[in-house]
Amino acid sequence: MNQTAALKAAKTEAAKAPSNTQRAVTELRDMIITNKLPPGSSHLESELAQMLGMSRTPVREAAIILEGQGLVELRPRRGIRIVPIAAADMEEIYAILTELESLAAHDVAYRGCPPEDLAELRGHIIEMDDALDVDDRQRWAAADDRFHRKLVDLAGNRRLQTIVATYFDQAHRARMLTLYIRPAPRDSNRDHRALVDAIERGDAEAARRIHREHRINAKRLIIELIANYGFSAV
Amino acid sequence: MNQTAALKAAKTEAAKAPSNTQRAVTELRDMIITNKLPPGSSHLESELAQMLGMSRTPVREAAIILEGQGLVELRPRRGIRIVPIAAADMEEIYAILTELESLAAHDVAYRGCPPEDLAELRGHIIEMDDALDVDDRQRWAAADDRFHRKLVDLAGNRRLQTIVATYFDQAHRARMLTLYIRPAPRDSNRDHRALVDAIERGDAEAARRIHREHRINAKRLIIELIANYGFSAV
DNA sequence: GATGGAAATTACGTATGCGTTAAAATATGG
DNA sequence: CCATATTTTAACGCATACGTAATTTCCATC
Repeated sequence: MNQTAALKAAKTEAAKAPSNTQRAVTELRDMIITNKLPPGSSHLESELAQMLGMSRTPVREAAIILEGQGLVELRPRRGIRIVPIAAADMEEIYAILTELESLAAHDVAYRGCPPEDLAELRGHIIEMDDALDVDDRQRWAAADDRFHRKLVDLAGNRRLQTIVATYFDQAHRARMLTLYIRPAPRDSNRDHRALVDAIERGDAEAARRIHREHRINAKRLIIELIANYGFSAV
Repeated sequence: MNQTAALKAAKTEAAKAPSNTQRAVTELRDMIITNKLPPGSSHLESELAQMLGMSRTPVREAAIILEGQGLVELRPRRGIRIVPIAAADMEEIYAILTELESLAAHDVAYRGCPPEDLAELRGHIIEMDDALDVDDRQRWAAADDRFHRKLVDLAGNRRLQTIVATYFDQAHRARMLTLYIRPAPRDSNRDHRALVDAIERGDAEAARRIHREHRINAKRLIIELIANYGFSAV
């Protein structure tokens, strides 16, 4: 095995050097969903290029991708705008997430779910409980994210995963903003347990209904918080 | 008013000169959803650039956008691949459309719908009937498209419109392929009338249920056709 | 003929350059 | 002092150039 081959093998394991465009997408998205790039702010392509240490080309391509995911808005000559978080947007996003995650819940229950996956779901719930016990909300939110993602993954619909991931990212920003002003999300964990139980006994309609109600409540809460605390006008 | 200003005014009315990127998106999408670019075929950036009379840059940007819409796949050094139509994909797409259009139907009925919009919906149904009377399936399909789009537009959820439009485009390709081998879609028109009636009397749950069933039937039909006639392996 | 490796090809990823034109700044007239 | 016309500025859209790395071609060897 020559050196090139060795390098190639190493890279195959180490995820083979992402392109600048891909790097730009990842880094920008992280900065957006953690609100490091403030909602509503604008940034010239050249600024971002300099910040990321690359030329405008990959930044433009990344911006196009992120625009497709609803995280930025390309406004010629006025910069790349980080789309602001408004209550009205959360209405739209949660309506979609409610519907699609409930579909996922239904399908998982309907098709059945291997024990190890059920165990993983329960594991995330336990992690959420533990996190709440020490009031570590970041950890709770991370485990909640994983639970929702796992649920959708189990439905086995690739496109569903993509859409939900996209809108989950958008909702993420609002959830991070409201994480510390919301009441402790004990109800949430209760709902999740009920959902997993329904999945386990293969009750597809119950799974759909439970998760739908969970989502509707989550929506109501976050809309109230956003509306009252007025993160909207950025 | 000098000549430049006159030109500018003319352009403002005439949709102000789309960018090459935008033009590439539109033209490529048209060619894809009408199957002029065969599902499964691959095309180098330079080929498409030459075909569209522009450089690679805007073609690349268009390809990125179309990839976000699930119409192409970017495979470095192997060209831009027109994603093939497989029965499994239609399963995914119709599952999503079923869910989101039903949500739209519910919301429209729930929020109420001005008479002129109801009239427009009914107009599309009449057009579909007329088209079927003379067995003009292209015209039927076009009116059906407009009906579905209008329904979703009335729900007033911008993101919902985007998603449904995206997946509708993907489904469009399969529908065009199967248009002439399917039985005459009389049932479809009947379902649509029932839906509009439910919307008119504000029965949100009925609207959701009627449209969901409509979609489930449409899904079953198209999956059968695709599976039996084997458009899948391209 | 099959196999493996070196050389050639070439498509892409990205940097760069430039003309266009929108936006900002400035000047002009009311 | 405000509104409109003019100049200036500079961000973007796109073309182009080029190095890199993947693919293909071509050989040598079995």
